[in-house]
Amino acid sequence: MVNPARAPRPDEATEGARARVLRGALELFSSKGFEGSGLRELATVAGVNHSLVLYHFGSMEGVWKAVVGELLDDYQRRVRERLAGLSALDPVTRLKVTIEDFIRFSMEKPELHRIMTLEARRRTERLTWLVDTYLKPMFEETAAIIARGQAEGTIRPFDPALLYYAFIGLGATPAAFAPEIEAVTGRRTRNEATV
Amino acid sequence: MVNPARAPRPDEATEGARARVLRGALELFSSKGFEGSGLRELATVAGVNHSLVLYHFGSMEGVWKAVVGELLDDYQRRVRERLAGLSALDPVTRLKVTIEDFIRFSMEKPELHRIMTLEARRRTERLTWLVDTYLKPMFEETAAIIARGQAEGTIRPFDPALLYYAFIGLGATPAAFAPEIEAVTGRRTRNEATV
DNA sequence: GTACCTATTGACCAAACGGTCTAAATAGAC
DNA sequence: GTCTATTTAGACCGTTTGGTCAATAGGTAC
Repeated sequence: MVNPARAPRPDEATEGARARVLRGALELFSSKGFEGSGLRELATVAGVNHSLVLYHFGSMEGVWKAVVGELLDDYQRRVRERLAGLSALDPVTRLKVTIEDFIRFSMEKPELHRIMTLEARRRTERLTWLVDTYLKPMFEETAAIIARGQAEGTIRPFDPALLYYAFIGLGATPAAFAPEIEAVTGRRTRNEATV
Repeated sequence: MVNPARAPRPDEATEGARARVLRGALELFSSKGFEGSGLRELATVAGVNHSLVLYHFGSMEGVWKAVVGELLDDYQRRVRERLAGLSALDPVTRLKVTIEDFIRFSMEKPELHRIMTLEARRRTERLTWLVDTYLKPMFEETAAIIARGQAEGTIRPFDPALLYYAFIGLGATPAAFAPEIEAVTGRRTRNEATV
């Protein structure tokens, strides 16, 4: 009754409400997980009425999918653009580039990896959605490169699935723990060196 | 009305209800975190009425503290016993033994490490309890060994806190990811080799 | 037998949850 | 001026949450 509604909030008006919700959700989901994050809590950290969250995203699941989806869309677009320019090259180089991009992205957005490790522990509808719409396609593209290299004899004959898993584990884990490692050593290691 | 209460449950009677709750809680907490685990859900997986959980542990927080407390008590007792028999030896050996025990314990109880990484993301009452009653004392004992070795010149002059953190990260992370790594490689590496 | 203690239960409670819905206000597009 | 999209406010709902409580059953001690 004191403060009537107004469309463009006077304070923090620079960033759209929708974007603020996404930003808050990334922070919340990566630190407390999906179940630990409340709708009204998210609304509060985004400086927004709880109804507005539902208005933009329909449900908490909608928010989650929007957060994860936006990041993964970004990553997918990046990898595909990069590989498109390299389509003529040999599978080994293409695989190296893929791995390098993956590591670089993991270091840029450590929250994504945290969310996914948080989510991977249980088979939820969210997980199957993640797998079906993102992980499986991404895996298949990479597996195809590996298979081509193996047919040529330039990549060692391992199960592509295991290889894929191996470099996800090896590549992303250090990135996820970067804050801790960074606190211990001087600075973060350049990703070129890591590759 | 059909099945009246009885003190020693006829089925699964071998294990006490309290122990069954602790076992279920370790599993739940390590996979879903504290906030993700419901009181009634825990009661169900333990095959017990939800009120009984409260009877034995007072609250969900009580369950959590009992779970991690039991494991850490175990670990502390073990380390202290081992070091007591080695009190005459030099700091370097004592530090090596401490690290070795830590790694061995991390591999035996990967759930503990998972619970702690899950918990470390936010400053809760639970976290400060953990730090004050377990982590800080344990750290100080180890830091004392390091400081002694540094005074003798047998351990390089690093900040003991950073060194401590470093071998926690390096020692426990592989153990926590053991299931995944194990799935990729043939078998788990012997901890002797890791040391 | 009865008193007592521990283990166990189911009914109950207030609060919080995600979600629906309506009313109203604002800004911009046409 | 009207229309539409965005935003706030808040009442409301059914469900689930952690937690309390009185009752009771079983075993033990006397």
